[in-house]
Amino acid sequence: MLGLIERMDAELSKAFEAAGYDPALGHAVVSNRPDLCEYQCNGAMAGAKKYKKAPFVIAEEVKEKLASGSMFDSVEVVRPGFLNLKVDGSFLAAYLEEMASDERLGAEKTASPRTIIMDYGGPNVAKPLHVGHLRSAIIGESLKRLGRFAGHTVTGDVHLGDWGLQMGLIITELRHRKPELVYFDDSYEGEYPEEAPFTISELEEIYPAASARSKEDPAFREEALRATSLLQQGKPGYMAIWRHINRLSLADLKKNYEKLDVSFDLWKAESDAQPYIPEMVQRMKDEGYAYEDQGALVVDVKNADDTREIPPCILLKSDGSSLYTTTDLATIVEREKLYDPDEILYIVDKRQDLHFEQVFRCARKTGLVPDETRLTFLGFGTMNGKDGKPFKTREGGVMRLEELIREIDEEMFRKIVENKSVKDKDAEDTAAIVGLSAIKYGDLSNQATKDYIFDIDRFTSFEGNTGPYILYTIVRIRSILSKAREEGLNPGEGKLLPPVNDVEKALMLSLTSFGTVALQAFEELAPHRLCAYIYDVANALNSFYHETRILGLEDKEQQSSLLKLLDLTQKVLEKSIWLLGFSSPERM
RNA sequence: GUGUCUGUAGCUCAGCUGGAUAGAGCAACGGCCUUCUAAGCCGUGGGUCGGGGGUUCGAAUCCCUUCAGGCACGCCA
Repeated sequence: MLGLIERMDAELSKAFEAAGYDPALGHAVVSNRPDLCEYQCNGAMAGAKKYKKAPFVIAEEVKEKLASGSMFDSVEVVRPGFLNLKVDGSFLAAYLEEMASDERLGAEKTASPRTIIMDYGGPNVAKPLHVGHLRSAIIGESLKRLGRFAGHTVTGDVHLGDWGLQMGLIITELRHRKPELVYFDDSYEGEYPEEAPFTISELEEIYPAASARSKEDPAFREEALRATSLLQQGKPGYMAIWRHINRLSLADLKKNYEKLDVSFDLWKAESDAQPYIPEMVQRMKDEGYAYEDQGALVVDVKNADDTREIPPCILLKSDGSSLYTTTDLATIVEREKLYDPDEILYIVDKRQDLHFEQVFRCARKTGLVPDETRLTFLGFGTMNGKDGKPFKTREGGVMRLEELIREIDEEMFRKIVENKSVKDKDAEDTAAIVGLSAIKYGDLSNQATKDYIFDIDRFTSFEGNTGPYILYTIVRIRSILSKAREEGLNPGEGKLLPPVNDVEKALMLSLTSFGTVALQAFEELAPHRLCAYIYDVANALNSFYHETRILGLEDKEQQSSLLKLLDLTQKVLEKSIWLLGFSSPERM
């Protein structure tokens, strides 16, 4: 169904046209002066220059043509040339009635659905998930849901990092510690053991140790680079270790992502691109794109109109091994072959923007993707601590994701028990649900592209623009609706009546924007728009809730109308938080 | 150095495809619970939108310039 604003636009456009002006001027926006009107149209002022006429006159003429419509309660022309609009109550009630009976709550699907691959620029295997992985997972999950809701075909690929130097480092470290293992015996021809020679926690210790060592010891680093190269060439012993690492890590990663309620359709990794690399490289050489420079094989990607120096894409290092540019390019080849996407959307730390600029240019220049395929980079900002520096543990180390979630859940549990609205046995589950909303809403309510300050105290607060506040609002509605059901009432039924006061009307108006906002949030890759929206709705609901007694109401028609309004509000909020990636508890 | 992003209330952030008096929350202060969850609601105070210039009837928003900070800049990812 068409949104409320779109319907206004249609009326306004007709009026502008009837008055002899460009119909495109007929566009309404939510008023920035709620004391004066609900919606406003600034088209008369925009058209003033074009028609060399006072905006006030244009607005008056348009108003004349508009008068007969039934959707506006009032139309006023003010000072320079604003058209101030108020929506008719009966029209509004009918609109919400239609919205309530629509499964999609009035949200249209996109007119041009796309097949989209989402790349989460995944975590490295062998490293525990830390807070740095939080944003990609949270933003990505929300965009995936928003994209699908908008009608696109979205496939999420975690795209694990498993083919680079980090593997060589682990292998080399292991070789130093346990040279006797069969993996390092080049004459060994038997089967490699089923079981890994290390546990996941040992693995998590090995990588940082190796990484630190490689920084101090150039010879060690050389060895690791060599090992990486051999792995990429398929050396059996190294491949066996690589498989161990992958298996252990994957299980651990899946467990962690599950806790975040984040899922991926594909658990692909850099190594999956390996089969496509030789042919891709050969073709780039044959077609003259790739040439040797300082021993490495590179492709130039600079343009004449660049304002800065864009370094060439390194396809192969001087030792012949590939690096992340190579696998990212080869992954594009694979995706083209398997999925033929209209768009590949990368949700990656914004510090990688130059890398993706290079990859995108190279992919276009060498014809890896058709011209019309979109390559989109959504670079998200850093999650900082209260001091404005990258988020660390109290000891100054990297905060593991598990640790962060546990800390939040404990804080939530403490608050819930304190309030003792929930029985102890449920309190832990509730704490986990509310805790997740605190983390996700705290992240998503900020613009994705900006750095933000992760403040546990603020995010877990029930006051203000937080996840818990939104959930509290939903729980309040749920509580009143379930009491109504106990009294034999049926909140979903009934007929919506025109609003009887300002707070009720404000709530009703806020609900009408759901579809527009949800779709816009995806098109702009901006979940924070949806957060801002539900915060508005929650505020409107709480004001309304405070002003209006419902269960004790004498007028049963009025009562059932209000119950239906509550029911619709709950649906809008529930749908919205689902699109953001979290859910609400029964009680809190 | 080059490029890029950011700078809005004490703090954390919206608003940036130009519109009316720049909005929230937190913090501060003052009200409202024998009635559907007060984890709520209502109100008060708090701003040279980093500075300067320009475009425009109109600029936080667009352009130029300048200051401050973050980040990136060929064989790590």
